[in-house]
Amino acid sequence: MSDQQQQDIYPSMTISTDQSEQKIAPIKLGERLKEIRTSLGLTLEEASQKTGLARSTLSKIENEQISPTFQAMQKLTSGLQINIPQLFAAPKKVNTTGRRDITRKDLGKPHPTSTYEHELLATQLTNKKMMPFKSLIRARDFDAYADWIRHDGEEFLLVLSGELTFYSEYYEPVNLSEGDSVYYDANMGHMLVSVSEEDASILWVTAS
Amino acid sequence: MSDQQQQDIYPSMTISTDQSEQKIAPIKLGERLKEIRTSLGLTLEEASQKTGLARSTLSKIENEQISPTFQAMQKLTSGLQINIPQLFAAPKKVNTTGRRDITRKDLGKPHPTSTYEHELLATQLTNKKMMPFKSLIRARDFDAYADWIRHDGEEFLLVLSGELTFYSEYYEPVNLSEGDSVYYDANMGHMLVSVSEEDASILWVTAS
DNA sequence: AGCAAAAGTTTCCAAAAGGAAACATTATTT
DNA sequence: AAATAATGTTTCCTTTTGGAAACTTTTGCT
Repeated sequence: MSDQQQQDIYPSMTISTDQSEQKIAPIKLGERLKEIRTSLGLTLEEASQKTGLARSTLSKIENEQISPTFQAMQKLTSGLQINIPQLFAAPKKVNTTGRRDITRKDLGKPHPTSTYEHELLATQLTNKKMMPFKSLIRARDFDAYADWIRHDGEEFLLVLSGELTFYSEYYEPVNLSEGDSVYYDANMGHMLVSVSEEDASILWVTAS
Repeated sequence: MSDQQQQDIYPSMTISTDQSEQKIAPIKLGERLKEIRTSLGLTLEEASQKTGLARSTLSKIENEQISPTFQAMQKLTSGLQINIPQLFAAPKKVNTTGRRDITRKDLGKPHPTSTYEHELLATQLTNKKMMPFKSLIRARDFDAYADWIRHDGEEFLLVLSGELTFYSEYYEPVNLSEGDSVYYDANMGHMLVSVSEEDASILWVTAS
């Protein structure tokens, strides 16, 4: 079924072999590095000591005579306290039956009364590795302060809308806005509070 | 030589600076790369063609036998449409009780020209059960995924914006709008195409 | 200006990366 | 189950990187 149907369904698709030949946007790493070093007021010798790379090597990198290895770049970024954005601003197959579960937006009605409203997604499948939820967190409801939430596994969450504060056991609270995400061990105490005037909406996925 | 060498590629090292001693957490670049490649449904051969790096080289990088040069990494990131900051972001905590990783919206600038832009989320943690990505799929671009993507594990995806068609091996194509989500076995052939005038944005999480 | 010290570049060589092809392993087909 | 295809790894060899030291240029001082 699959092969023939595939042809029928997508007759217009073609493989673009040309894509692999596309030009790489050249990052002038050396130039950038030199700017950073000099603006930090460092000489090559000083930079050498901080990074553990030889003076000569640094010189060659800055003058684009060599392309540093990943190892070298790690020494560079950690030694000079550069964060990467600053520097670059500019298993196989088991053929069983396939499973698929689509959840339409707002298809399942959440409970109306609680602080949290959890909508379990992908309800038709069982024995999944992950459990996806979409939740609504009511604005300024501080009942959530009650106690840490703690359970097995790991959790990923992304803020779909609103403004939240994410509290966790071993860290300072952080504010999360739309588009921000967190990944954490769920056996670390954690808690979410909406801090803005509006309710917040999040997507979260657990795996254990 | 080889066995010992493999151990020594990314040593945990200590560098003395003026202020204090600083511990560098080694990045499992190879592991991360392999996850990305397989998540994209690519073989080494395909990745080789997209990046211009030899199959053997890719294998060695993935198995941490070599430390790629910056040049090689540029080929990697541009060929696979990964953005560099995500790839370089160093894990800060290794093997502690509670782990947490926050990714701010649009932290790293993606490549501007490509059909797909894959932003790896939660880059600071290693050994995660899940791999979260945020991706942009350009409108009406039918070239890139011309064949089924198939890899181990399960996948959950949610449409953040735009209008997509989700093709999968044993089912009829379905249209997905903002807020819709799918959960599926990733070893079932699957493919995403943006069908509206605007680019689409999705969040997806894999687990194996 | 002339000298000395510091900063930066180049040379040479050992060590490591990158590629082609042989080899090994894993999937798929007959 | 054997044969074939594909995917992934290892070997061997060439090219390139990284470091020590020699060399050149710049800076600071008298």
